[in-house]
Amino acid sequence: MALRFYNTLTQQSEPFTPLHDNVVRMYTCGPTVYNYVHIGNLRTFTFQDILRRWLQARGYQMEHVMNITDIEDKIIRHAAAANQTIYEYTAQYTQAFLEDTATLRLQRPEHIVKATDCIDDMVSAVQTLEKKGFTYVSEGSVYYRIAKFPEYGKLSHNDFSGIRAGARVDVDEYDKADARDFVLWKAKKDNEPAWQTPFGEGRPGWHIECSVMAMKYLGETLDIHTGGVDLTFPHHENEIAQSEAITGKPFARFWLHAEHLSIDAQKMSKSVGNFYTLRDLVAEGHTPEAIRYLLASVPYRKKLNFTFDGLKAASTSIERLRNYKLRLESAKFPEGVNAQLAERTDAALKAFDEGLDDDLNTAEALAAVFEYIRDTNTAMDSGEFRAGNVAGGLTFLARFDSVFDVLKPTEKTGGLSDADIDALIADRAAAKKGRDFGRADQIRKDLATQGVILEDTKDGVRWKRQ
RNA sequence: GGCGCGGUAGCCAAGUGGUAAGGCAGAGGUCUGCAAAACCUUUAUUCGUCGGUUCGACUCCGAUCCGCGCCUCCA
Repeated sequence: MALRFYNTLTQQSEPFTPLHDNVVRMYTCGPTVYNYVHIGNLRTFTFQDILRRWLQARGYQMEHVMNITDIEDKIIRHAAAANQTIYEYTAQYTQAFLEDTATLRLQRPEHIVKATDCIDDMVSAVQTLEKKGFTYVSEGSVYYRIAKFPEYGKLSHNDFSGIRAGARVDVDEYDKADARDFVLWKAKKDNEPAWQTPFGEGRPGWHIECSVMAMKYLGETLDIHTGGVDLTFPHHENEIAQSEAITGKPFARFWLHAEHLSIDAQKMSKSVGNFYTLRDLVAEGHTPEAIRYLLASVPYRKKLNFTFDGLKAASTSIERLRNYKLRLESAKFPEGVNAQLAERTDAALKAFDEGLDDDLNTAEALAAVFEYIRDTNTAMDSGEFRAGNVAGGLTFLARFDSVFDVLKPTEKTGGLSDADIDALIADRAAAKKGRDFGRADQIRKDLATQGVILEDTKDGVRWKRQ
């Protein structure tokens, strides 16, 4: 079966091919930079990383845009409290976001765009909507009239036909014509940051930035639009309403939504004290690879229950994978090729590919990897694994790691150099030869305390950093 | 109330009409100077519950219980 994704729009799994050539035009709702991103945000961003890596593995080129929301209520509030401009305030968290995603080995989208860099484009978009009669003004703010867009609700599968156009509904302080109408342009209040525009001083509503940036860089119809499930309504619904009102064309062909992450089966919240950022976890000694593995190993449409037991299990699984790779690279195997084993390797690789082709079923892909590892480890023990089978194994691991990217340990600063380690290993070998096991064990122990693990194999000593 | 997701071994989790993948943890064993790594065996007569369809259901249908998300800019 070919590559296919579950499309929120149609509520079905559909075969995927890009609209134009070999290029996938994809848009991702990025962070609002008022704080460090938390592990739940990163679940969604990790899903997007797996998605783009798999599309590339399948031969597509990415044209991927992610926005940075750097003008918004919370930002304004926090910046004011910190006595900073919104630019100063958001710069630090934008930087932190880029660092965190790099730590988690997330590929950078081709375009990362700040909302405040696209104000003019947003103003034009609102003007276009105005011209087409989709807007009205209330208390200086410009609103989108959803009654003008009959398809409203098609993404979230909500039926809004019961809401009568023109019915007067008072919601909070805003005087909207219809409860579902949303703001395109907010009139300036107090000392809020604002831009001078034909509709007066103000700032953009949240939804317009995504419509504008997506179309600016990717054209009127995107191949894929992604985000967390909570964005389905109203954010993505509103993006569709805006974009399709402007162009008259479908905004995005595929909508992919990542399910949420919970902590110990509870919603993450600061008051419960189970609110984790990547920085928190790394500071506690958890590796970025283990976190990445855990976030990636549960298929993206399934709720992910984050636990420290799970994180430990992820770490152990990575160890097993690395040990296997080390064995493949360092052990000596008899000459020749085991053709049957080579065939099974191909079959495992195929199963891996098919797992990911099936709406990024990472659990199935991983199962294929581990089945292959057990199979070939057994063959190595019995001598059936030949030198000619090494390349196939390495190819499979490379394929796996091009998507999961967990095999290479994160560099730790300081510590022993490779030469130091080799010298100590030589000392230990000499001690062992003289049957001085006490000294040999001591060296191994000392190295272990510095994070270097020695393993004696029949082909000699091998070592790895923890 | 509306829309959506889910309940599979101690934990995570795949499967979605033909008789329960995989990972972690646990138990026993092989190998080893010791350790590590690796391998083998073992851990769900059963897939929330109750009915129904079928030669056959975790998988389809109906009902029901439970958990969760969205429905005011939360990924």
